[in-house]
Amino acid sequence: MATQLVSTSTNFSHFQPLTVVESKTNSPYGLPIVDSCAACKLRNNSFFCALSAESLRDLDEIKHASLYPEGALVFVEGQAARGVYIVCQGRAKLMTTNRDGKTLILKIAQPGEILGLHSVISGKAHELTVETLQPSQLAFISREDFLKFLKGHGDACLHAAQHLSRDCQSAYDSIRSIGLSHSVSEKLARLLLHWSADGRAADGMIRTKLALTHEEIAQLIGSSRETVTRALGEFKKRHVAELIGSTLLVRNKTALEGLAAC
Amino acid sequence: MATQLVSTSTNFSHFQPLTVVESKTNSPYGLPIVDSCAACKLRNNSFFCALSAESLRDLDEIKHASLYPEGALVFVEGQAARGVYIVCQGRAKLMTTNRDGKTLILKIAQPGEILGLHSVISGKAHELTVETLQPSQLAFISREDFLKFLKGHGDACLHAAQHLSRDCQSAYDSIRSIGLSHSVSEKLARLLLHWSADGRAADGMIRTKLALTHEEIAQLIGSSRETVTRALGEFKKRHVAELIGSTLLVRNKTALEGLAAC
DNA sequence: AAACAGCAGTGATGGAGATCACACACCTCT
DNA sequence: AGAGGTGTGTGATCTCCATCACTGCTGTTT
Repeated sequence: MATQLVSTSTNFSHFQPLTVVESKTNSPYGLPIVDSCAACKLRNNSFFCALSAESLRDLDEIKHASLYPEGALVFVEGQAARGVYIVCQGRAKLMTTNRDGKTLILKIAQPGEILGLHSVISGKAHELTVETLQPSQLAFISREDFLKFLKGHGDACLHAAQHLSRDCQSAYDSIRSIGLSHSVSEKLARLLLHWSADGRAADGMIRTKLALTHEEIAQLIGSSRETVTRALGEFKKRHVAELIGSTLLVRNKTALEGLAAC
Repeated sequence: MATQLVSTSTNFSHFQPLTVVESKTNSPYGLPIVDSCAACKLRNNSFFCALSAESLRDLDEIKHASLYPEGALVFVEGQAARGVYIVCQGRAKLMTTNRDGKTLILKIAQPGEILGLHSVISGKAHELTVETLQPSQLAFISREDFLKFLKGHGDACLHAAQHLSRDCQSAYDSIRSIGLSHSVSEKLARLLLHWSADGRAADGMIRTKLALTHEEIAQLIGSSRETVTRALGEFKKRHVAELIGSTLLVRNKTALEGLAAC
């Protein structure tokens, strides 16, 4: 299996990341490189990381790890699906774009998730654009190899189905959030609650790390940047929640829940 | 395999349909009853209908056909997933509801589609409510039987994954439509175009059968009944499209596309 | 027939939020 | 230091659409 370093790609510069440097020992972008799933220290039991030892070994055979800088486009809406990408480290945003440039972020992919699974399985073009939010390591598996792998490994196929069902659920959540709420504050409150779910609590307050701009938050809830700024200002004034640098601080969770429900 | 006739359930009357009458020869609700997938005249090559002969035979063993009247609730949001339902005949709307009663229709399920697949595979409660739009025949398969079936039949598992990926795609379409359009006319135009895709064309116009109220259309695009009425009135005045009884008549497809794009 | 329910058409009104237009704070370059 | 870029804070408008409040129009029930 090869570990590749993908060249820096600023927005929209090029779609197919190309191999630039072979690197097994160095650590560009400050990331530890992981070559083998079986030996991976970062393995969590989410999704594909939790396969049988045998399947994991076979998976190692067909995957190729690549490193991406922040802001790299992994694949783009409308592009034919060459294969799937497993997020080993880092985070990436899945988004879709309008003709007049308005974009909507559907989800922030975390380590362990697969990107491009639906397109590869359905055989259609990508419906989403994926852009890294941090320097990230992704493992690429070509469409043919992956489909062959699924056919040969029943457990992996079920895992894939489970992963897809999760994707469906999160998509339905988005639809409910975007389509069924009256105000922007409501959607924003729901989003902050969702994030604070995996944060650390301390003396009644919850802290969560997240590095997103107001613009990106707006794209997550289908609103405008200014409105998000105003709503966050309101939350801060009322001592409900606050964004300090890149950490979210929830001061009053129940009040936030009240705002999310109404 | 048993064919059951489910009692009439008006909205919200009861959640778990109960067996009322055994009927193999009669045809309640004016539906022809189909007992065996292998002998089914209505079989199309979508999704689960297109399985290998062997899988289809085994599927016949574990499924139970039921008849539902119009407006029957097949399952409800929040309910534990007992199993999946394959739509043999009829149509059903998949919807999600707000706390204050506002509902959003995500999709109209057609024959050949499976309902409740994600919930059964992920093991979580149903995220959607399903209500029949017409007298319908659904084939029920319990969760345990279905999961056992998937594990034993690789082709079926891949089919399930494909079905899920389709669901994802349609969910993403909904998100894009709801979240990224500026006006209601735009969303409505897109919806009408989508419907007219499987309609019959004749002297420049396209006719499609669909029996939905303005209210339901509003719930499909996340708008209000009055606004839909007004937008449709505008389309009619401009000779773009028209709703006559239960048929959609698209007079000027290019104009409609223009409205959908802008 | 009368009474009723469900649906469609229409006007008036209010408000939430998109949009435009700034000012300001903070980076990183040269 | 200055210049440029990126992200944030705020005010002023303006428009679209949800909502309310009717009037009809069907078909069904009694």
